[in-house]
Amino acid sequence: MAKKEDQPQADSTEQKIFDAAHEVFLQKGMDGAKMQEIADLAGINKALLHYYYRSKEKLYEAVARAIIGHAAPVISQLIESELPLEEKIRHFIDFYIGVISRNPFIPLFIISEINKHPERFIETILPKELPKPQVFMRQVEEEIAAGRIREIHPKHLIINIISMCIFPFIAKPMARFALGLNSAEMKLFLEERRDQVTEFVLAALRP
Amino acid sequence: MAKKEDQPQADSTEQKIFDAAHEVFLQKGMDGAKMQEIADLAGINKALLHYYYRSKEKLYEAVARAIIGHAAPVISQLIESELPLEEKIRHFIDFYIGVISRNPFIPLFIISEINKHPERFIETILPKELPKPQVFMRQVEEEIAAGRIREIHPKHLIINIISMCIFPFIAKPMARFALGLNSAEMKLFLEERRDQVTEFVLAALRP
DNA sequence: GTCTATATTCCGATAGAC
DNA sequence: GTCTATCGGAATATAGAC
Repeated sequence: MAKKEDQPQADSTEQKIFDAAHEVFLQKGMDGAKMQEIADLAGINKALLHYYYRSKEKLYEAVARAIIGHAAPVISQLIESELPLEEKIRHFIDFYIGVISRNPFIPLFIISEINKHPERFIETILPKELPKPQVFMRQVEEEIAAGRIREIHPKHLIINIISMCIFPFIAKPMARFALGLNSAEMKLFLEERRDQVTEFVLAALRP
Repeated sequence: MAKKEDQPQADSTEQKIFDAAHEVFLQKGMDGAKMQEIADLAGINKALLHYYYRSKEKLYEAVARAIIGHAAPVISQLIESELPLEEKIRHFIDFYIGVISRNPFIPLFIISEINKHPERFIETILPKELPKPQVFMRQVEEEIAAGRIREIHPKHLIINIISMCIFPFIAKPMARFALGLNSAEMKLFLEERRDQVTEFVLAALRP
């Protein structure tokens, strides 16, 4: 912890800029974000953005790195923790849906920005450390061998869980269309997801 | 079928423009797409874009309407057809994953463009016709009553299926990160999805 | 460090010749 | 219908005063 994670001093101008940029980039992406809007939101002048961060590109990189750096451990958690399998799954779904319903823009930002600028992400933003799926793999195989769960490929199980947790939140308008729900009904529907996904996954795992 | 769906004559200049715009908008979205790039891809001059479609906005609307108009029936299909439930689910997953693996950009385009410009979509692009989930709802309830499947909310079932079909394809880089796969391994993984999702859903429905 | 003013680049759109 | 040339505005970036 020698360095403070690239993150500037609290309440400083640099911090205000960073926070404003975070909000704007998160919702509009690199192409949709405008330096003027970031400056306005930060309550400072456009020129100051360039004083602290040399260019839009650099500012974007700082924000994107922070967003990814914050999200990556959340994914690794499912895969690396040492809890018993069922407990791990219950805990993960609960925690994960909580995080996403509070920060619905983050997964969509990551997905669509990587798609639009793959080079940038691969070269400068993505973390070099990958999660280590070995623990989870072994756990699933043990449970299968013991006859406590149905046979299943662990990797598909991981992706199934993550899909059902994230997708409805990022595709809210699409889901509303598919289900014919109004705004209030959709809100309710999303609140039911914790229990429904947990039930669904555990049911699919029964031997 | 009085009108030809707004679609111009095959091989005409207008068609070449439309196709090029389709490709560029699909991958880069409204903000990321540039008229110059579309013109280059179509092999014509920038001015011609404005001759046929008065503005970038209008060109975008034509493309977005076509993309959505093509996608909406695909979703409705799961919900409205009259096949027996299990067969319907098997068929849908198979068909749906096929469509998405051939057109991986479409769901992401729809999701992220709606998020960035909700007004535009709600007012001018989204179809007024919603799918009618009644058939599917009744079917699920009948199967539950007959004891042939476990109790489940039909709406969550629909969304679970759609989530597991779409998400891995649009979040490919994220999934690669989570699973620690290289490009070839990821390709293989996605090919396994058809069977894996079908198995998973049917397992979750066992009484 | 912060501001105003200005330079520079890019991009959507139009004018006008052919 | 198609092109070249150009306009006009917007957005990023810099210069320079305070």
